[in-house]
Amino acid sequence: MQTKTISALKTLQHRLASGHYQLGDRLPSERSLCAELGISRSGLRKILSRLEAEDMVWRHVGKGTFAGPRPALGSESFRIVTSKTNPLEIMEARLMLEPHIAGAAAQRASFQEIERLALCAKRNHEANDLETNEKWDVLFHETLVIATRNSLLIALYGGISKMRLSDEWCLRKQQWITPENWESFKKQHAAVVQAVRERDESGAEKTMRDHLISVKQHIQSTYL
Amino acid sequence: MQTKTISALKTLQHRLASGHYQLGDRLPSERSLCAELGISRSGLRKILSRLEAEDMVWRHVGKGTFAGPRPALGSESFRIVTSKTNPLEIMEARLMLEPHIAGAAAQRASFQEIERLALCAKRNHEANDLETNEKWDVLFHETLVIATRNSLLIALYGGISKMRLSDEWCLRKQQWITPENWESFKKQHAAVVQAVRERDESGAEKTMRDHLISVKQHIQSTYL
DNA sequence: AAATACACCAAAAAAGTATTGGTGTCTAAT
DNA sequence: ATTAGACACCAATACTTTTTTGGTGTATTT
Repeated sequence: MQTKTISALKTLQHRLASGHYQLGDRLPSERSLCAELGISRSGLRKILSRLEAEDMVWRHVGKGTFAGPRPALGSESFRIVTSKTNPLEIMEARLMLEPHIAGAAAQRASFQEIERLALCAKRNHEANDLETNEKWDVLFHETLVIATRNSLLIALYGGISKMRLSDEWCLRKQQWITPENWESFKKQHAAVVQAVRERDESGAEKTMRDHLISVKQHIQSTYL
Repeated sequence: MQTKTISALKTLQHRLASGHYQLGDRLPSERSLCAELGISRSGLRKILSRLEAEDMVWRHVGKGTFAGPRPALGSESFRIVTSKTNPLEIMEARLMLEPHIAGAAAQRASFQEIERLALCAKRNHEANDLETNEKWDVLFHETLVIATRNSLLIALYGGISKMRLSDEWCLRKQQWITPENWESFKKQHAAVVQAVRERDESGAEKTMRDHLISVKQHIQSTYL
């Protein structure tokens, strides 16, 4: 490297370290930066590539160059997440959310929603094929989250529901679903409905957790 | 109603029932529909209002008129949710997710991520104005969720983060933030970092829950 | 050789245009 | 006096165009 490019590198490193460019800030465009620093664009790009490799900056076509490590958040739409996630991740997220959701629903569900829960559970284990079974199961859990009256939770859970209707999920489900656990799921759903009907918050939370743990274990067994 | 408008109503009803306009289809715009049916726009709008009340169609400015009932879940983008939700809903959702997230992060965070956590906490209570304070706080919690290595959780939490950068949230925060609880938050953040550093899963979970409950209580106090 | 200048590309944002349903006002008809 | 129609205007959304951005290759210069 030349002395000029080296000094430009040091200038940028200093700006990043000192907070002149704060974490998440957008740096000037390459074309204006190289003019400001008095070096060529190709030279600047070598510097930026190095800084990017060190996680000091991250870049994206059309967006620009930003201080700090590449964010994995918000930039990704659900469409992209679908390809990255897997059933175990989904179950981890559901285990975090749904027991609490069931608890809140037990307190706030309307009579109509409780009846709808019971209907979904009924249709679910009446189903003959896997597709309609999953459809009613998803609707069961969606009804539950709607009953929480929390619009943010409803929106968040919408993301999970989409995952569960993806091909990957359905393929997996074919592998672990059996007549025996089909029966046990039926009982678990009924237990949740019963707890919600009795306004038993902790009961709803527990039965839901048991149900999800049971599902998770069956999924894990297919990965062995 | 006039005979013309009545016959137009029947025409539309027939088209909806027969499947000429299938469920979810977009109907022609009002301006072209009223021309086609030979009635005035005001007349057509009365018909459409009636059909909408009967859940035969649903309408939205800028989009158009669609056959069938208005879709409820998943169709709503986060921008719409922003206007519907409120700080208490956000805190309810965070209380469901984040303690578990902290626990998972304690197990899986890289050394680099732990250092970033500490940095965010430091910058957070060094901040002079509310905006940069919130920025570092959001980044703190985002780093935590990234450390879980669960791409679905990361995507879901992105929704919460967006809410926290909305105007409504910042206005509210101005009301309940004081030098005293600013200090206590500082200690709580430090406790979370410490627990994660020691790989103390249940400790991270508990300290995070304590922190969020504390925040929630301060928010609730402003609603009284 | 290595750094530079240059031209071009595709991704993304930003800006501008067009269309949509929503609303009110005024007129004419009955 | 009430009602239907014509019209103008609005805000939300979609669609189109332009501009900017990082990415890439190729001569040219040094």
